[in-house]
Amino acid sequence: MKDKTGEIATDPSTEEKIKNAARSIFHKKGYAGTRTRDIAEEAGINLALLNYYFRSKEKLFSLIMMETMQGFLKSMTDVFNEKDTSLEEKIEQLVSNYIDLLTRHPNIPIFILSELRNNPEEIVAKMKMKEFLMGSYFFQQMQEAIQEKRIAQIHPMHFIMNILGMTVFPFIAKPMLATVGDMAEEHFNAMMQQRKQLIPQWVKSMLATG
Amino acid sequence: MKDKTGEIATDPSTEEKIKNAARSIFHKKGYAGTRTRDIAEEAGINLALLNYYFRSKEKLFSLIMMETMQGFLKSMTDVFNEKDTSLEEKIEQLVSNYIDLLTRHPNIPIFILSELRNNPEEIVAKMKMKEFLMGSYFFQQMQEAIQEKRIAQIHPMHFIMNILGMTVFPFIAKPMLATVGDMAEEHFNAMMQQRKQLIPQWVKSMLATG
DNA sequence: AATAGAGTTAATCATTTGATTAATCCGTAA
DNA sequence: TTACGGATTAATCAAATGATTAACTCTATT
Repeated sequence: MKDKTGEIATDPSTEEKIKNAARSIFHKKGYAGTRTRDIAEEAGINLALLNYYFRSKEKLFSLIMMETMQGFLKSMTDVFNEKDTSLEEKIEQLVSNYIDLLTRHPNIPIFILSELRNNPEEIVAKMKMKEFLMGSYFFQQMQEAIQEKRIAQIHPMHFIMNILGMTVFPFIAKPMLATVGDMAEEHFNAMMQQRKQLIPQWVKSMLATG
Repeated sequence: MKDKTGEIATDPSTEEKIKNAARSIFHKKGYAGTRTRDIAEEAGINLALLNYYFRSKEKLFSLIMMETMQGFLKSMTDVFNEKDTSLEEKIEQLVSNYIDLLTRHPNIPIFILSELRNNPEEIVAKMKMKEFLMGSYFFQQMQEAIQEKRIAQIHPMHFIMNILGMTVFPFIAKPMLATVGDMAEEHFNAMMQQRKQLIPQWVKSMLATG
């Protein structure tokens, strides 16, 4: 069934072509807004092949959703359980990772969050996000810093909201901000690069506030 | 055609019932995810009436979209051109207005932003968002403060991203954050109420950073 | 060369869904 | 009372859409 060419650069297998097309269109238009015919056309394959390889639109979508969320969480995973970095260093890396990822794939956040509003618990649970975040070394470091009064006495979730809000929100709101702010793609991206430096500074000044 | 009862509290007109149902469902499921039959059912009316009053799904959607965006922008409009308030006071009011609005209608941000990704320029242009924001007294105050070096020498758009990011993002990411952080609705809302105080403080400490 | 089986295609099916139609209901004005 | 017209409904239409089928192609194995 599958075309397992684990070899040198070759044409993507049919399965890969379908997945790539599906990823691209699902990310742009969401589940309900995507027609399987569009995926087939973009992949350059016959519509029946989509069902031949993936059984149904929904199965294909679930696959893309899971892969997308894993990719999105990887930027956190990679950072949060590193033992040898300080809280400040983790924040820097997290922000930097996300800005790089979202500059390449700006549709991911709206895709995830707008699909999540339909079936929240199931997907989130499957990703074991709670266990991951609350059990991370980052979270532990943060709670220690709070207890030792090295940072403001505020629920850690507030800071997580702030870091993600300042980092991710601009990409979500890009269609609006770009028009409002008269920003071309390049200008927007340049601004996001600046924010790699700025956000950690801001967060630091915030953590001190109390 | 219309039922113009400008009088005392009465049953909503059929037109209103349809609009209310449409608003609720469009906000939750988006344009593509909404079926006109669902709107009719929720409104308790015959499907044909929807087209009788609003011609088409798309016309009805455009109406809801425009009203929603106007409502969303009103929280800004009300604040940004007030002559007698300082920059700090404006930020406080803006944050407070948005947290109140989004606590009542948490679906609005994802709705607007996920629909905006499909037809960005048209809608945004029609709302004259650029003219509004860039021409606002708030923006002018901010530029003055920068020139007089009372706040950090950074593009004002960065701060707008931060204020909106910290205020709006938690509502967008609520399905994820609530699960991750083990938060019930009440707990989440209480946290948002705290943020009415916290965000202006944080922004202040940010504005000083430079 | 013959065969088997995965890969691929055009055609078709069944359901969903936005929209329309024709008939009926109902309040109001002549 | 009647007649008009807006409001409402059940039935239906036509297009879109997810999925399946049956035939055909191509490659590899014997």
